Amino acid sequence: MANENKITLAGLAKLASVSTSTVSRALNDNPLIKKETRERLQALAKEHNFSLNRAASRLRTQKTNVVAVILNLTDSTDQSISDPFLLKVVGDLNQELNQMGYELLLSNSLMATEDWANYFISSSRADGIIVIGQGKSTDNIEKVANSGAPLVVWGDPIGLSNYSVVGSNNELGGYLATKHLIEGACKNILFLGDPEHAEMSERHKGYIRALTEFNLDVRRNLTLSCDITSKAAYDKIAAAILEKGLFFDGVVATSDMVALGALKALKERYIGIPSDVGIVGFDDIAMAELLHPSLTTIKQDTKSAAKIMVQQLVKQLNGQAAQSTVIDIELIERNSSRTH
Amino acid sequence: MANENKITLAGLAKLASVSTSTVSRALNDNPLIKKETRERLQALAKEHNFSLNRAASRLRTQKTNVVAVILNLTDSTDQSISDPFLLKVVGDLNQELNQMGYELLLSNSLMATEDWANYFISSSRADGIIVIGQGKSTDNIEKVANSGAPLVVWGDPIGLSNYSVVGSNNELGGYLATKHLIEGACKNILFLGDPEHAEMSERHKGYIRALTEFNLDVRRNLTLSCDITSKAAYDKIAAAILEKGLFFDGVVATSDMVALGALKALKERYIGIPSDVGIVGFDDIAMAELLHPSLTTIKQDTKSAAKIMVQQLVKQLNGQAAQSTVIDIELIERNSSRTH
DNA sequence: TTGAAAGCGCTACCAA
DNA sequence: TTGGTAGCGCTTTCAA
Repeated sequence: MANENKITLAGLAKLASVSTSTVSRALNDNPLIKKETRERLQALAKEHNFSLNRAASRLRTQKTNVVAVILNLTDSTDQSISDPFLLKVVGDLNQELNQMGYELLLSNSLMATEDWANYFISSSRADGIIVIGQGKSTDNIEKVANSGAPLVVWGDPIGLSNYSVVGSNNELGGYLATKHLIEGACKNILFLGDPEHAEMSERHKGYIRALTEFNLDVRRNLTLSCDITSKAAYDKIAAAILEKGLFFDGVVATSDMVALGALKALKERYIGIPSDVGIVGFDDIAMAELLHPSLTTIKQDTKSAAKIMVQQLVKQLNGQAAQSTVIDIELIERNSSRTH
Repeated sequence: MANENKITLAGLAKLASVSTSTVSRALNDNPLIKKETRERLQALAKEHNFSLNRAASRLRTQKTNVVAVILNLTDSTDQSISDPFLLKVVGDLNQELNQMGYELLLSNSLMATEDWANYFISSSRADGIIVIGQGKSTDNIEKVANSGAPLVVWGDPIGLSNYSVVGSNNELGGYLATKHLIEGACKNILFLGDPEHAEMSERHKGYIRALTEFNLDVRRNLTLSCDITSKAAYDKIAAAILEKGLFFDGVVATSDMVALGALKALKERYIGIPSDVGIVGFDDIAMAELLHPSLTTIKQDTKSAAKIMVQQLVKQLNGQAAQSTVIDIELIERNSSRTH
């Protein structure tokens, strides 16, 4: 079925009685080659099922047309690997990279080496790196940045960094979520999430800003630190209620998955949503509108984010400087919170 | 910050006053080289931040150590791209591939070319291909199989195929889901899903088998054909009820996301779950146990599946034949169905 | 508009 | 246990 020996560019050249230069140019659509010749050779290549050997052309051109995408996981729990939001970002990046002629090499921070620039760039595995999530420590990311490798990070674009960060306006998101609950007459609003995380800490700042602005007592700290998984949120809420009763009437969750965990813990205790407790999530994953009650949340526009991340990376691949970019967020009002 | 010119293996050899052969062997941990020499050279490489150029070694060895993973999407809706189950499979494959020394090149079926073997294998982009999902047509997959390229497919392992398929026992899953509802006293059980899909059609067979076995009337066909997305399921259920009222008391959903859409449509109409209608999903995505009520479902063991898929692929990469494998499934009883 | 030829950086055969 | 060296398949400079 398969042809005997894989044909090479040289073989194709012989078949067509032209030089390898000509075939190479023709297959790369180089306008130097007469259009007829180009088309003839392209047809011949297709006929013989020939594809350029990328290993060879990468070696020769010193360019891979591959981008490494690193899921920067905080811990190794299954849950965080499969957060639909992160995976959605990967999917959108894949689309966008393909469109720009790049392939996506998927990786995660649990890999053996910590020297990402060396592993991916020096070794010619990829031309650039996109890191999804700043995690709790940005050491590895900074190492890449210092190496000068093309790099874009999905994270918090507000804080200072010497590399290009694309991310939502997390502070504003936290603020809007909290304000929305306050305007729905919530008085004791819980912040549920991990303030050590760069992005989450910004959301927390927004939460504090809203409380302050509306003269709610900030000192009674209703911040419940918890990992960014549904399970952790579920456990935290359950434990908190067991210990202190229902001491809150609103929850600002740091992600939709966290909100989901909280929602379950509350519903199991027959606490009315939103009548007793209003909840706002963050991300707007597909599931948010399908929950019952549907989840009010802060939507992150992953499509635009992916487009901009790729743009910023391509800029660097072309030797230009890249900036950090703030992506607009939007409050999506649904049924898990009272309207005002 | 970065060293002037990127150092090569030859440069390193000169520095160490040994031959390039020795350095190459040392860095590849070849036991031919004396242990001391090996360690000395590895240390030197680390010190100079040297990584082997993969483009070069791939060209030389004709091996990439890369596996292309193709998400075989049925349509281009955002929803199906972001089905948490598919993405979970990708995540598990990534872990497993890394462990075996392979990298994961992520792709999807929306790419320009349809000749996957040519694009990935002939071009030396990857050594093998894993396709996630058989979709409605297996034409592209069969083309790869016929080319002789190493290939493993996540799909329905029961039906005949001339390539290695790894997948759950879908027929049994459909059967168990249906039986469970029947034993919970459901009399009119809806099958919600797309029977054109290879995997879904097996689940449908299991559904029919259970109905038959328990003497329920199979002729009154309660199969509601619907795309594998929450949105589609939601719309279908809503439309069906509008037209015919609540003519069913059980739903076998073809995936958890489909179950989620059905759940929402029912709850919005104040239909009790499981008192009025019992629901069983398929997949056991993370969210299933966090829904309210938590979702009874057929668990697919993606961890084992990923391990076996990689094993079967590696077999082929080593020139051995690979088989299809059936992964065990398990009914996870939760609160969306009545217990018996 | 096309061709000749050098060489990208590595590996593995053969020799020592 | 180590070294010399050919060559993987392509691109691109220089020449025609």
